[in-house]
Parts: sequence; C-alpha cells; structure tokens
Amino acid sequence: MGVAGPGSIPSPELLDEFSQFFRLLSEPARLQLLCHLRQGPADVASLIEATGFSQSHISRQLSQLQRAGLVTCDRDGVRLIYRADTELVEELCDLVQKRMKQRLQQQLDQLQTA
Amino acid sequence: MGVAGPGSIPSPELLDEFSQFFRLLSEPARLQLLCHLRQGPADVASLIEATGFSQSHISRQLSQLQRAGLVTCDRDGVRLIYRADTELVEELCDLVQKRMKQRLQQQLDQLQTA
DNA sequence: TCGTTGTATGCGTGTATAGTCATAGTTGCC
DNA sequence: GGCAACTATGACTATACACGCATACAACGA
Repeated sequence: MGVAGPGSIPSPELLDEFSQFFRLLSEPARLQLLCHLRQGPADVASLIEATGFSQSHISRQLSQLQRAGLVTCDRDGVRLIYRADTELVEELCDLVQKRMKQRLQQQLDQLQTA
Repeated sequence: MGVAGPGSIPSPELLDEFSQFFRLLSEPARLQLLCHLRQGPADVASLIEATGFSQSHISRQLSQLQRAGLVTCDRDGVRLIYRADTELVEELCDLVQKRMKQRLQQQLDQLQTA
C-alpha cells in the first residue's frame, strides 16, 4: 500500500503537489530558515542577522513556506514573529539522512572488501 | 533530537546535500519515473511508452536518480532494465500526503465552524 | 497626522536546468 | 568487420526562480 494505492500511478495533479512540496525543501535558503526556526520562534531581523540574506529575499521565502503551512507568524506590534512547524521537515530529513548514512556505509564496505 | 543534534544548525554542506536530494523529487518527471518503477523493473522503452518523454530526457533523469542511489540498472543484452529503490520515496511521500490531508481537513473544519 | 520602523512587492539580472534534436558511443548479432 | 538496436551526451532554447535594489504598504508612537 503506497501513495495512491497498490500498483497504480498517481494522477498528474498529485504528482505536481508532491513535487511542489519537495521543491520548497530543495532550496538551501529555505531549509536554512526552517533550521533556524527549529530553535524557536524568531523575528525577521534575527533571521536576517543569522543568514545574511536580504530582507526581501527572506520575506519571499517565508511567504512560500507559509503558503505550504510549514511556517506561521503572529504580529508583535510592527514586527512579525515566525515559527516553524518543523515536525514534518525533521521526519523527512531524518529519513533522508538515514539513507545517506546507509549509502556511505555501503560504499565503505565495498572499498574495504576490494 | 533532530537532524544535527538538538538546537544546532546543520552545516552548509549538509544543507546542500538535503536540498539536492529534495530537488530530485521536486521534478514531476522524475517522480513519475519513480512511480512507474514502483510497479516493478522496466526497460527504457516501456518508460518512454508510459511517460511520453524523449529517450534522451529519460536517460538524463534516470542517471540523476541513479547517482543518488534511488535507481539501479542491469543490462539485458543491449537494453537496460531499471529498478527503483522506492522504499524511501514511498515513506517520504506518505509523510507528505499525511500532512496534506491534515491541512485540508483543518481548512474544512474552519469553513464549517465559520 | 506625520515620521519611524518593519514587511511586502514590482522590476531587473543572472544562473540553473528541463526538454529537444542531432550525434556519438556501446552492445550484440551476422 | 559491418550492421542494427539501444543508450548517453554535446549543443541549444526556453523557462523558472533565486536574489538584490528600490519602493510601496502597514503598524505603531509622538
């Protein structure tokens, strides 16, 4: 049992949704922002400070993450405090990382037996 | 406990690796190929047939997936039989899909209480 | 209301890459 | 070797988008 039932091909629409989601995580800048927000809510100024990106760039990236529901924000006066819903991102990254380790270990083993 | 320990920011190198991996899944064409291979090993001809993409395009995409270890191939005479290591991809997609459902349900609830 | 601070957005540029065509390389068969 | 079938790759075009700059918009305080 998988994404769209056993043995069937997901519809183009579903494929697009998946790929759009993964595209969000395919940009180091966005992942970086998520990582910073993983440590707790932060205002934009501290994100600028931490990443070195321009305010406009950060604003755009955050709005993309927000549309996908990976990030929310509340106002504190004139400034916005962003917080990340990082549970999903962490799970995804953990899976990928586990896999990376696995692959490297395999390559290591191959070199050692050769 | 997360990707790089509690509370720390992953190195730029690790961030890049993650983003490169997610970028692979951010292309509908590649996801589509993975989905077809989920049904079992396939030669290139059948992938062309199934997707309508050109031979060169499929060749390029498959080689990208292969470099990442998401796909392997063995020769059968002059033709190549590809098979996907779809376990990881399925897990990732399942997580994302679960989240999508969750989000849509929330939006539905909000509309109904309003 | 006006100035100040903080955030969003129009515009332009540069870069990465999807996708195609033509072609080169590879494998197997005679 | 020479031919046929299959795959990989160089060259090219088109498009998407990251990123910065300038600026418009929004929220607060005097």
